[in-house]
This record gives sequence, structure tokens and C-alpha cells, in this order.
Amino acid sequence: MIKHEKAIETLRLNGHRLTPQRLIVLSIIASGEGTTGDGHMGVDEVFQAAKKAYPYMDIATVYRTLHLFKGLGVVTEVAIGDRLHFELTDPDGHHHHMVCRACNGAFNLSPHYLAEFRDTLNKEFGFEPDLEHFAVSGVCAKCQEAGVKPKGNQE
Amino acid sequence: MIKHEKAIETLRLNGHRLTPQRLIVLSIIASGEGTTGDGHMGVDEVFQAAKKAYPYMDIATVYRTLHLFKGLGVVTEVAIGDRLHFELTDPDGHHHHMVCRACNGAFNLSPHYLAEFRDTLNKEFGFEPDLEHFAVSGVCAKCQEAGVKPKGNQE
DNA sequence: TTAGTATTCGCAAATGGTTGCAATAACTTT
DNA sequence: AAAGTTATTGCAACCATTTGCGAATACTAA
Repeated sequence: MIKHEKAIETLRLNGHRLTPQRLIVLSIIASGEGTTGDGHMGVDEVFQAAKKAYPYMDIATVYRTLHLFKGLGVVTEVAIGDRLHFELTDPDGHHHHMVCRACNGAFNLSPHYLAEFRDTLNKEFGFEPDLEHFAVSGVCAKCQEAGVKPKGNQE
Repeated sequence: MIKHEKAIETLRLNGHRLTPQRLIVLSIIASGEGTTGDGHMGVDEVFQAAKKAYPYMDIATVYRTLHLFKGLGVVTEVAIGDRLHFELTDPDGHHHHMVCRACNGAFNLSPHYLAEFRDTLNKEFGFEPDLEHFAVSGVCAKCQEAGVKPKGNQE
């Protein structure tokens, strides 16, 4: 797995130490699909898997590691129903997410759809939006159809 | 203040009880500019002010009340540097926010800039985004100029 | 290969925010 | 005006996440 190696290289190049905890978290995120099967894992999922590999693993270390990876661009954070989820950063072009408030499903959104928006904000206000890791909340087509009652009252 | 009356009417019409706690929170939000002076208040600001008016006030009640108001559209929630802030909903057309990750400033964004984006998501994916209370994180013009180091590493 | 040192870890305590529950109080009905 | 019903409250416990701190450890230089 090349992603792995590259991530490790990134760590070393930035002067971060190569600890077993970090390698474990990395390999879990890299290999793991999570229970949802859509490519990202909840923090607790990562933690549980990590404890299996290394029983002294602490939840604080998991959070710290994930944030480090996020800062290095190795991993992408997605907020799903106010829990944090993480996935390996898509190497061939970032994608964004649409997160359904009814079913908590996360759907990929190509950056192309945001490019215009960014341009406008730049030109109009000189504001540089964080769209690298961007998620829009809403209700997906399936749940609209099914008339599923979303959790967050949005009226 | 007409806003006040209207909000109270909204409460009654939806079958919610008119408790002193709710009236206090409402008047604080309605009158308060907060320490930032940009129209929205942090939860703790609201809580402190509310305790002055009614010493038994509980933080849980403040949260519950603010969420109720939010659900009724009376109040708008803005996440600023991962703290929740609230403001009276702008009666003549919603506005959205650009929140600067460096200085935590919040700038209004007219809905017009999001209309296209919503249309695209609708047509392309059938996804209905929650753009009523929408905030884009980023770095504002002033902070970019000043080269202020933002807190969240976004690389 | 070992000794030095700065980073990282595990732990425990704190954070902002939410929730369950029994007691209270706002509205309804009479 | 009083009694009944149900929403709402205050409290305390809880949640996910963050942080301070001393002990442990990955790297560096010898």
C-alpha cells in the first residue's frame, strides 16, 4: 500500500516521531471501511480497533493522532450527526461531503461544485473559505422521498 | 420592540408555555449585542446575563431554550470557533455567515450567494442542503493581509 | 551502543454541550 | 378560583472531545 508509505514519509519529513500508536491508527484508517462501509470511521471505531492491536491505547492519543494526521493532510475529517469521522484523504483530488441529517449517510461531492462559490467569496469579500474539508448538511433524495423525519428541526 | 412580541406569539401558537426563563432568554438575545458587538452572543454570555435576572437559571435551560427558539426560527445559531453563538433571526431575509478561523470574526453573507449552489445540489443529486443557518469557515481579508496564523491547521 | 533531550504518551481532570428524572409550574377545564 | 394535566425546570450524571502533567520513549549525537 503506497498510501501508507507516503503518509509515513509525510510524518518523518515534518519532524514527527514514528510511534507504534501512530502507525496503528494509520493502518486502521487506511484499511478500515468502518461499519458504515462508506470509507470513513467514527473515532470510537478507530479506538476499539486500536486497543485490539495495542491494549494500552488511550482515546486521547487517538484524537491527538487523528488531528495530527488531519493537519498533515493525511486524513480528512467529516462531521456526521455531530460525531467526528475520519477517512484517508483522497489522493487524486479532494472530494467533499453531503451529509444527510435523516439517515446520517455521507455522499461524495466533487470539488467542481464548490469552485464557483469559492471564486465569488474571494472576489466579492476577499474571504478565503476552507473548502478542503467541506461538508454540507441536508436531507438526501432517498430520505426526502421516504418522508423520514430528520432529527434536527430545521424549520 | 415588535420582534419580541412576534417571537412570543410564535411560542404560544406552537403550544409552548410562556415561562419566565424563556422570556428572559428571549429579551437577552433581543437586546444583547454581546461582547463582540456583531449581533450574536455566546451561550455563556446569555447564561450569565440570565442568572442576573433570575438566579436559579440553569445552563441546561439556556441550551434547551435556545434550541427551541432555533427550531421555531426565532433565533439563528452560528458556530464560531467551535462555540455556539446565537442571534435574533434577521426578519427581512436570512443572512448567512463567513466565520474567520484566525480572528473569529463573523461576517454576514447574503443568501443570494448560496442560491446557485443549492440549485446545483438539488438538480444534480436531489440533495436538499440546510442553508438556512449556514456558516462557511475560512480566513477573512484582514487576517490574510496581516498574515495572522489561524488556529486550525488547514494545509 | 549508550546517554541526552524533546516529543509523545497515558492518565485524570476539565471542557462545552446533552439528557434522564423527579419536582415544579403554566395552562386548561371546571 | 381551584384542581388536574402535561410541559418545563433544576439538578446531577453523562457524552464526546480537549488539555495539563509527569512518566515513558523515539530519535539524535557521541
